[in-house]
Amino acid sequence: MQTIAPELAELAGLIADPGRASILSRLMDGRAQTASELAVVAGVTPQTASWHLARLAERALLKVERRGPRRFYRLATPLVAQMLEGMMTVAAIDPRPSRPPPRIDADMRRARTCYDHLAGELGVAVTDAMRRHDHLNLDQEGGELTASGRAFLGDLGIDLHAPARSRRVLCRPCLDWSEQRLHLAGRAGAAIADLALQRDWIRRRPQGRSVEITAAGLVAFRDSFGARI
Amino acid sequence: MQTIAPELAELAGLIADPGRASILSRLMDGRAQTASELAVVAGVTPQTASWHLARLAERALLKVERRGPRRFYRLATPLVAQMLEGMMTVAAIDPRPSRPPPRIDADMRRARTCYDHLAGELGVAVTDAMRRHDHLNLDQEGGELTASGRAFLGDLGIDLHAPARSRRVLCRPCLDWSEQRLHLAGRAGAAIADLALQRDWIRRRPQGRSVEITAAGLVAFRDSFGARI
DNA sequence: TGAACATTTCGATCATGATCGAAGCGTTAC
DNA sequence: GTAACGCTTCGATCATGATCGAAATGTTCA
Repeated sequence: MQTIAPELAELAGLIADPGRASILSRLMDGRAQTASELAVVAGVTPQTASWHLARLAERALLKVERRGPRRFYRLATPLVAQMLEGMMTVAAIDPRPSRPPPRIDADMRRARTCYDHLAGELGVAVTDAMRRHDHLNLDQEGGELTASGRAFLGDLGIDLHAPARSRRVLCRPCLDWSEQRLHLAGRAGAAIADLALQRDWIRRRPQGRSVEITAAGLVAFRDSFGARI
Repeated sequence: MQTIAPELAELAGLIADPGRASILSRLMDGRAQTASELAVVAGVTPQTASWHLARLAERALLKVERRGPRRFYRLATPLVAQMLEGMMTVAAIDPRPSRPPPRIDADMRRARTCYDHLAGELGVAVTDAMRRHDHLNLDQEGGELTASGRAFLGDLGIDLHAPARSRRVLCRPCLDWSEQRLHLAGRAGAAIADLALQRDWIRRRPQGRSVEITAAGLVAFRDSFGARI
């Protein structure tokens, strides 16, 4: 009579440690970081971080690449990222009256990457603007670009053709944990984030996974997307 | 510099206890159960179960209704169910060569409810059949019934009109943790499960959330849906 | 009203897992 | 070849959380 409950508990146990949760959350920006960087993130010694990382890698939540003496760790799969996002969405809801809601870092709320696409107020604003302009249909059920949306993104220089054999969906609804509303994920969402980085509309910060919206970005998101941020 | 990581860890910690994981997994069938029933599920004394349930209810993972001396607990929201499903999907993947893959109970694998819709081989077979007959488009991106699909389900006696003010999506892709493939969720998926229960095609078991496919069900799924199970 | 049943609360106990110091291993540059 | 850096492994320690016995509370029925 084997159910999935023991495996569920084990998986949750891996995430339940605050140090490991910090690591996983940090790596939600899709980047890889070294073991010693992640030790700082987790607030523990390198040896403790090493032990945590080994457990996460063993269980295929993280994957590791070695470059010289350095180990770079990143989230193993988009499925893991999606799972974590789902947990964060529930985690951000705290109905206990005796506790204030989690005070979310303002930078994280304003703009961050969620694995490979935009999230926070920025992600939601861009998504909403595209919907308002009938470039995008997106709801909990799913999402699709309209013809005008394809043209719009094409004009921005985004190539929407799927890489060969890609099973990656073009538009996926992703429930934003800080806004508790949908933002655009999938290939289209990732392409927009890539573009924004290339155009220097947003900049990654050296620490954390919030991103900075540049002055040029504010203009571009307003003028090109019609997004008020 | 507050991130969501502490809340994520706390939430995961609630799920990480094997007894609590068993409770949550059991309640994934959408039904409510009493505290003493859930104590048996968790394999602990009633007082320990009471303490676990209080913690889950406090954190709004479960909600409780009192009827006389009995307390009935159920999953608090579909969002919680969705989160758990996402975790189960990752939990069912164990890449460690030193460990056999989780041996999933055969009844659970064959047919079970995933909150309010069909899952396991049955759920996937019904979904695949509907896709084969062009009644349903469903992929990771999302899903929709075709015109023939609407007619098909209408002929079966399913009313697809949304209840007033329902924000419930009609078709949602749900990645089945035992099959690692998509089955149909959303209002349509739930309606099919309801119908199957009403028609006695499937029967809930007194223990657990696997469902039994009746002989009539086998015929109906084959003849009406074209699903081989 | 008392008994039976369901459930909750409290406190002491114990097991588990995270921690860091110490030591060792691997890589690279000089 | 050696030193510096990055990372891992091991063992002892300690804090935390799950556990159950005991007791109490709430509901229903005869």
